[in-house]
Amino acid sequence: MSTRAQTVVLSLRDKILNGHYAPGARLNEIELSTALAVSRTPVRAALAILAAEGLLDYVPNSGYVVRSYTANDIEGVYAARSVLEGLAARTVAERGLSSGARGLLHQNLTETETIAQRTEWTEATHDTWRRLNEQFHEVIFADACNSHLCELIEKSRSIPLLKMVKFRWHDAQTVKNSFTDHAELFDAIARGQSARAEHLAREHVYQAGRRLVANWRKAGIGENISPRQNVSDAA
Amino acid sequence: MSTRAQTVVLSLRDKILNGHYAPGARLNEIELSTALAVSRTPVRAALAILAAEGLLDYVPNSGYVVRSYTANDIEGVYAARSVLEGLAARTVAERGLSSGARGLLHQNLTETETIAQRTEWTEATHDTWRRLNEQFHEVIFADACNSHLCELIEKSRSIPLLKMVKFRWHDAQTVKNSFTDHAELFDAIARGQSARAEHLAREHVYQAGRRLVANWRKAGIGENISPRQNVSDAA
DNA sequence: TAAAATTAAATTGGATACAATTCAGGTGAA
DNA sequence: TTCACCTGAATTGTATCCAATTTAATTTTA
Repeated sequence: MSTRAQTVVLSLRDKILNGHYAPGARLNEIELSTALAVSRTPVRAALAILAAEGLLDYVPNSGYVVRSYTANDIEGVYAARSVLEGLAARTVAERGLSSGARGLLHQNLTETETIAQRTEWTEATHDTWRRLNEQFHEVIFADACNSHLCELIEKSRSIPLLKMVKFRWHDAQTVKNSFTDHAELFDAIARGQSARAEHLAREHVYQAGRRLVANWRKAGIGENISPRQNVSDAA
Repeated sequence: MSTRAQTVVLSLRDKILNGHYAPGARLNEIELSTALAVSRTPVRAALAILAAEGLLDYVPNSGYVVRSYTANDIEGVYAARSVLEGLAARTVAERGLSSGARGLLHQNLTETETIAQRTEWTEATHDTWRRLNEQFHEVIFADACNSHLCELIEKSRSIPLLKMVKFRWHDAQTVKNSFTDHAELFDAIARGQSARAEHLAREHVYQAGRRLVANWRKAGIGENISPRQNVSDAA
């Protein structure tokens, strides 16, 4: 990593997305600078950047707090993401899948199918499935060759706690359905069926979002944020 | 404006979007700080923020340059924007238009129709039409009540030079077509015809994008960026 | 001459000192 | 008690100084 500010950005972004700092938690410049063993300067730069990215809320002369999302917010995020990934799928179907992407997706589907047939669900299995699921989507929207579209999708995936939801919620049947969705989407893209690909991608993301929103609401994430909660309390 | 850094952000963002700093222009911290009569500190904060927003490219230990977009990039931006505004239109059609938005759109259409019938096209008329066009779209996507969606659309509208294209390209017929599109879209939304609203919005934005891309390409914007071009040369 | 190495100027990155604002606690009066 | 006001500690905003890196010009060498 080149500059200290960038190092701090990576560190803080990771901690925010993974819930190490809870939504609503206040980020104190001095605490962070001592904890990360740098001066306030790179910390301040990092906080400004993360606020510009939308991960933090900023109030002048007051400070930065981790942005919190209600279940309704998450619903909106997934509504947007579904049409964006739909566009990506359609684009790839129209332009034609690159050979590299085709290979990655084929490999991905093979591994996912193996996972989907498991009966035992350890934590490690879960992480593997998560990784495969993310990769499948990433390969597709990257192959659309639309950098702006990629940025928008990335922004829609970079929401505090979004990657952290406990996946005991995903039972075996859900995983099997997800695999079927992926397989059908791959088929549509590979055949150049752009309208079908767009529809399948939209629906797939929409369904995933609906499940996530239900659990977000059940867990009560993003509500009852106590005012001026400090970093120290957020662990 | 509360802090100097925020003032600088507003000033620079405006200048970048309006082409006062050309794409590829290098932004020198010292030049800017003397020109804006502040120290380097708020300037550096502003540059970091604008880079995080995607308006600047940043190279560690080298500096910030205004991000440049090729015609293909713009094509991608509008492809994304069309599905996003399509989603917004569908959402508003489903949720129902708020009375405030309905009034604003009605007023907007009335004024736009007046403009569309003009035969004389002064610069002032053009600015008015621009403003009305922007407002029409803003009212719709704001009424979708999806803050994340709004952020994504705003990001897609915040592209250097995008608002600056000379509109002599837009002849009278184009303006009339645009008015018809808006009127039909309003009709679909008001009637709650969500699928039709989405389709119309997507197509309307797509068409606008296609015209813009053609002119972007014709004008050769975003190409032949000279290396290490400085701010002073960019006026 | 052309290419490589060197040196100096310019620019960015980081740390620190100071100013300005906010926030919490306490004091006093109604 | 309760509200208003005041005071001081804590935190953020800004300026400046110094270090590190890059860039360009210059010199050296083949």
